[in-house]
Amino acid sequence: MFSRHEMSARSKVDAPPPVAIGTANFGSSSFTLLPALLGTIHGYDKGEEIYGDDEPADYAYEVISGAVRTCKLLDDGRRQIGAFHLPGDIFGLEMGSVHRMTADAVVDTTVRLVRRKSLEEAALKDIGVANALRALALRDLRHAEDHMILLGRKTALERVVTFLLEMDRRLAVAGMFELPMCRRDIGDYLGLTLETVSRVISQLHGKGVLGLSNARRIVLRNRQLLGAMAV
Amino acid sequence: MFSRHEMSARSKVDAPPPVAIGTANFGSSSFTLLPALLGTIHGYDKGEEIYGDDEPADYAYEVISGAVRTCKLLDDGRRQIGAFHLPGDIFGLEMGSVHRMTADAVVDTTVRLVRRKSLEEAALKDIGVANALRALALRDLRHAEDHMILLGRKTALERVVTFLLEMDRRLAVAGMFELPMCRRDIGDYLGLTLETVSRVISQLHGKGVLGLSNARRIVLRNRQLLGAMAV
DNA sequence: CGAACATTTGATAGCCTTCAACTTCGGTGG
DNA sequence: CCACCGAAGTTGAAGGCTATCAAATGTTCG
Repeated sequence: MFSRHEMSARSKVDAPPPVAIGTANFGSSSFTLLPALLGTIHGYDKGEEIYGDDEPADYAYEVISGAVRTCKLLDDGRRQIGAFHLPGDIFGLEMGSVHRMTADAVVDTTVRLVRRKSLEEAALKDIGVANALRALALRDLRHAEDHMILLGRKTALERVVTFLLEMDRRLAVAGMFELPMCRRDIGDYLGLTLETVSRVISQLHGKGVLGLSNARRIVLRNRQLLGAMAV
Repeated sequence: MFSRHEMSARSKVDAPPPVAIGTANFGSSSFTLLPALLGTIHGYDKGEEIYGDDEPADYAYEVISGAVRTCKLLDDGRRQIGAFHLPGDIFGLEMGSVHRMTADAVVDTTVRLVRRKSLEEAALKDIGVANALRALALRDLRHAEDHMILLGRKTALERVVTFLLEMDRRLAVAGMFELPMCRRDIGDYLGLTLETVSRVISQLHGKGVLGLSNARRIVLRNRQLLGAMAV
């Protein structure tokens, strides 16, 4: 299931040990989300679908290693990636009984599954669980709100820079990070084509604000300037 | 505070009586959100700010009459409207202690305020409140996810049609509705300019799929066709 | 009635997409 | 170990969709 290359990629993003499912921040206090609900470990190959649009939402997922994209698709194939889920992130929680996005593995990925029914039952008995689940929903909502202004109002340059700063914040180790996703995924996340993403990254590389040891391995050389470019 | 024109506009959207703050759907069951927490009524003039970005999030709001837009702004004035809130909608609930968007009245608007502290205290004691708040967050998240694919991947025509169908669903009375917001607001909601919005609406009107008794008062003449156009 | 705002419509420009070719990289097999 | 192959990435040229700039018309309200 795991090639040597993917293993080495995963060991990078694993560096900060995954947050245990069961903790979530809400305001200033912290709740125990899933005491004793450890869930099942499962692996997915690169590109494999974890769940599809309109499928029953029977599980929630915590990324242990790897990366997951959640997307919406239009009939003609246009795709919008709503979020990338990295180790420690929880995804798949829904309001209704079916998933409203598809989720698939960006690279070989290990997740922990928790039965939705268990979660809902816990949320009806344990107020800490209910509020922790609320915090997770609010965190996703906050991300979506930030992403809407990117998609609606930012230029290609601003989008890419915003993306690079997000990835830097989320997976940089020793000031460097390795992207698990390809240019097409980045484009579908940012509402751009893969070519435009490539051009902007090349342009940033040419200006020296960006170091590239290869297309996926990036070091930001001037975060302050990049922060200003992200608007 | 209320002009005659705005009053008549409000009486239109009021037609379905506002849902009492205190009810929210989650899955198949319904919870009492705020038993005995009635809140304070307050009015805002058209264009008036209800709260600003980074201001303390001391209240949550239910729209009683009128309409509210919640927006994010970039430094150079670019604006993205994340949502329009119509009678019965609840907005202003945040994860942290400050608001992360601005909210202002699209037209003269009446809201019910509930102290955030009361809500959080209730959420720590009453599991129904906690889960109802979660349902509200998940509903907003679902809307944001739907809106992301619109902003990232739909054409101008598809965006406007999607918007018209959303407004038809939310405020049509007798197959007709009156928009509370101007073309610029629609543009800032759809990631377009006001001119593009105007052009697309004119085009739809010219084709006869749309009736316009005036610029704001619209009747959809072929919802099936429009649904196909929205992708 | 007049001023301010809102909407429509036209002409032009520009950003990003599309289409295409080429290059690079990683993995496999001889 | 190296050549080959496909996937991923880069780069160029042309075109299209939407933005921008501009002006006219319509609407509201003091």
